[in-house]
Amino acid sequence: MTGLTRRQKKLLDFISAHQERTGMVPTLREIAAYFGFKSKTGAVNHVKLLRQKGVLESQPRRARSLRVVSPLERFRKRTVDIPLLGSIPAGFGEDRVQEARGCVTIDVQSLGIKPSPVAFALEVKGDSMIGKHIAPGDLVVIEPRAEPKTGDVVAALIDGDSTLKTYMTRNGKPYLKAENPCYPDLIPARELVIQGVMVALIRKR
Amino acid sequence: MTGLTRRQKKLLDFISAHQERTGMVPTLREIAAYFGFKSKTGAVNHVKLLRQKGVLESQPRRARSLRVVSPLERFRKRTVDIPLLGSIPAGFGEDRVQEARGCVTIDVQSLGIKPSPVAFALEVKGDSMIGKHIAPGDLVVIEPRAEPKTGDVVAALIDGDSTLKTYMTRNGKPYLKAENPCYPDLIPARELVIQGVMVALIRKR
DNA sequence: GGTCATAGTGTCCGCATGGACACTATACCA
DNA sequence: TGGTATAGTGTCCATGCGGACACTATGACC
Repeated sequence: MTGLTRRQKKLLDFISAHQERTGMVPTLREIAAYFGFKSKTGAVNHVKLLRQKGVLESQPRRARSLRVVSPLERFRKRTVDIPLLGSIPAGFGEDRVQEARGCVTIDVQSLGIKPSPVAFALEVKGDSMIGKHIAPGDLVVIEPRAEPKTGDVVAALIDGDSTLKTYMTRNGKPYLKAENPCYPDLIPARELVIQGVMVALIRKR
Repeated sequence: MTGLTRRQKKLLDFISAHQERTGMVPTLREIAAYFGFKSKTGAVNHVKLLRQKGVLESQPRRARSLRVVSPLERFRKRTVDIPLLGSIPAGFGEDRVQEARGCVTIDVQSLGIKPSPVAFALEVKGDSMIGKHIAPGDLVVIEPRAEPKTGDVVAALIDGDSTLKTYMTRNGKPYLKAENPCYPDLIPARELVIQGVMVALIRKR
């Protein structure tokens, strides 16, 4: 990986950056133009070398077929975009994406599951789930299309607000409970709307 | 978003899938070939419609310039690939990527920072940091190029193994401590190698 | 001084690719 | 019954694009 000259590294960086920015890999001419080459062949030679060194791949005679090969390549999984919602309105429309406040992009491997298109993320407020080590400020990913099982953490609509609770059954009846001794109440689950099951959590810092 | 016919949705899915798989968007002819169209124009028309409906974008006369526009588009940030290491060897080489066990892909927004190229992820073992709500099985992202500050969680090499501790100072001297009453020891920080500062945490399920 | 790898210029070719146009078929809807 | 939107075939064109070839220049190494 360190067998690259400075120039070659610049080229690789440009290709990556261009892909991030525009969603497509640059053509040889675009590369040449960026570096001020008066001839395309400069770029061609660089790409040839980078391909020999194994950090680039391409398919012959196909437009924009370059691919940056990273050592992590073989581990990479599909990524998904999950809307980060500020709050969940009572209505259960499909199109809550409109009200997104942000977007969480993560690979399905780290997420643990492939979420359905209606999955969403929430920021945790309050410490009612601290007993399950879910802290204020954490992002939780909620999957509505999952049947809650005993012990699962679920998001429920309580007093018009989304709240996290643990799902459990007692005497065959479902209840929700907070994971904090300060809130010992058990809430009968059928009195409210369960919005989904927590499938993952992301905490920064 | 629901103004799409089944056929159009299939097309959009194929474009996304092709991009995921090969890293590049399909050409019009590749689309036509996939769906068994005998003429390219079928694909052309579909793409035209999808563009009118705002779910596709493209630049005129440029190869493979299609882009799937999602409602989350405006929120999407750059993503980074972070190697998931099984264990961290004592040696502090730059090239630990080789020993990666997996790869965590996540957007920098959710991660909180843009990690340096030497950042890595670890799976938490044991409950020594449970007081900070870091549980066994969690993935933590470690940034070596960050100066630990008081209260930060750091990864330190203790007895040849990577362990999470809280960084703190007492009488001007740095110490590490576990966040679990069962492990009350304070360890003088200068006796060991601090591998980096925890910047994020990911928990599945 | 000779050899080799990197780094470029300039030019040509062939095909892959996007795009337009004319025409057909099948629904659905008022 | 006719109009409109979707879905598709067949053909032609201009050009974007990858690739090869010949040639030059500049270092580093021995």
